[in-house]
Amino acid sequence: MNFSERVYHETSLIPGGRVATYSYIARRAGNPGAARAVGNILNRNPYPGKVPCHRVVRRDRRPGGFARGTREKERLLKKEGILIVDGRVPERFFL
DNA sequence: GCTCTGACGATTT
DNA sequence: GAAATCGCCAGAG
Repeated sequence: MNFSERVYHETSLIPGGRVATYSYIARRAGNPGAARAVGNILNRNPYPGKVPCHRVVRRDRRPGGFARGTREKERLLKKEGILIVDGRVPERFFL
């Protein structure tokens, strides 16, 4: 299993209504410090529908980017009950 | 193997 | 506190 496959796997484990950070996924995938690479990998998400890549946010709790726009990402999160206060995801929603 | 890119992160202006 | 700067890492070409 290469790094990117582990990233998709770990991301798929995030429960609904919860979020994780890029660095957290990088660490779980066995490569702490590869947060930036994780973002690039999720961007090309080959498993639409299977991998909830919108549940991965930045360490500073800001939403971060999204292939189809930050607005859409926020919409998806809100639909799961994850509110965004002042452009940030509250601490209680983190894994 | 080198260079460039970018859904990141921490530090410094 | 926003913007610039630097270090980081996997993919693509």
